[in-house]
Amino acid sequence: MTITQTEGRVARRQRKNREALILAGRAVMAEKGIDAATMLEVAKRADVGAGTVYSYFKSKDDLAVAVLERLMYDLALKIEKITNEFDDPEQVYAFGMRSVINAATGDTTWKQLLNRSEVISEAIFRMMGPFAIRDLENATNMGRFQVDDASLTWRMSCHAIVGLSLAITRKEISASVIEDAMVRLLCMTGIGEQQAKELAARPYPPLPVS
Amino acid sequence: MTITQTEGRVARRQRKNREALILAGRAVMAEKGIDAATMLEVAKRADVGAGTVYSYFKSKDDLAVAVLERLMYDLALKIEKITNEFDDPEQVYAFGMRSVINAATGDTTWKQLLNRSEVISEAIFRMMGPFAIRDLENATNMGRFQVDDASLTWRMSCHAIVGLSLAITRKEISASVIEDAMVRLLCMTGIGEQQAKELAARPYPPLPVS
DNA sequence: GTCAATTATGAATAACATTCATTTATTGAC
DNA sequence: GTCAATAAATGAATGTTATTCATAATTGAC
Repeated sequence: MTITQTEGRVARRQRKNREALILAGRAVMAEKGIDAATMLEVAKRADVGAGTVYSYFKSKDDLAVAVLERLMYDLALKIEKITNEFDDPEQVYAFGMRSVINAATGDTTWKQLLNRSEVISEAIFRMMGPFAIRDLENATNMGRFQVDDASLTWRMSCHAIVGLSLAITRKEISASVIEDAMVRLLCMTGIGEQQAKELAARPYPPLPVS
Repeated sequence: MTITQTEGRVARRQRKNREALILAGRAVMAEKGIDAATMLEVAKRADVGAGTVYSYFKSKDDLAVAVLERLMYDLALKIEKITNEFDDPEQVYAFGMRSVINAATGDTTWKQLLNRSEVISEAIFRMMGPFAIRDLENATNMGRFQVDDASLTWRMSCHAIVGLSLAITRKEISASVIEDAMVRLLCMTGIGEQQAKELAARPYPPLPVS
């Protein structure tokens, strides 16, 4: 996976501030959530003027999408590092799913960013092209689905996980159902309940710390 | 299913305005979406002062939840009318799922209310108690799950459908996948892919018009 | 150094959600 | 019917904040 890097002065200058803004946005949003985070504080944190944020991001939502996309991207990198050693596509898929569940239900920064469906949907969309799809293609065989189906299933699963996470955060349901939730989500791929349970029960290596 | 009706002067007066506000909120939000809808316009539409809205709803989000809850409730009533004639719990579940998918992906009012995960989550939560759970309990047998599991699965499915709907609205995926999405969601219950496909393919009666 | 193009700035704007002191309506007791 | 008490409704005022835009600073090419 490579990031397209436009060369030249403009791009280099932009990339620097863009990075700082994404990090600042992540920090502020992690502390207060998307809604309570103000663009002014993000700007301050990144050491730029208020208006500068808007030369990099169309709107606050656009910034939030970039932040969430970055979270996903970082997680995807970590996952990839490990799953490269797997050769079983089912295990890859299951491990990816578990990692997403863990992040969404356990990590404060993630949880703070899960209250806007549109932001989530857009972030997933942006991730689909460069990265996620490829691994999903490999995992496609497990349910004998087409590629479109795999990305659809993955996308629906992510939104389902958001619902799971919100319910747990609000103590509407107990965190003990996470294990079971994973089984259900694996069932979505079309493998049977038995296999889903086995996949969910397998131990997986811990993610590398960034 | 019965709605608790508190008697007396207060409740009676309140119910009138509350109803008007929910309807007004639904109208305005259907036209502009939650974000662009203003509390002032909702108040005007309901023929009350700006402050009055806040004696019925804690916040704009709270109003949005009430509106979405009402949408769900109305749909649930329609579904119940038909499914009373079914005796096969699997069919009940499948029909309910298809109805929710149709609403979320096809109805403008619904689509406008699906951009805030927290609102959706809270609305689902409020619906769970009085109504949905009971039918889900009946449907529980199909996958040999416990009640908690059934409500968990249902909740995750609803959020998944939101993701589906958003992606279709943004033209990120084609509406032709809806059929397939339903199969995947049915798979979540633990029935096999075969049975899920059969259930999804069955013709169902149209919902009664309100 | 000069220049044109690009980027950064932050004060100003406009839009709303929300509050609250005040007014109005409703109630049951007498 | 009158009245005091209570509940509701009101809408102008407040405060916050996303966003804009005229101006200033910075850049690399020459």
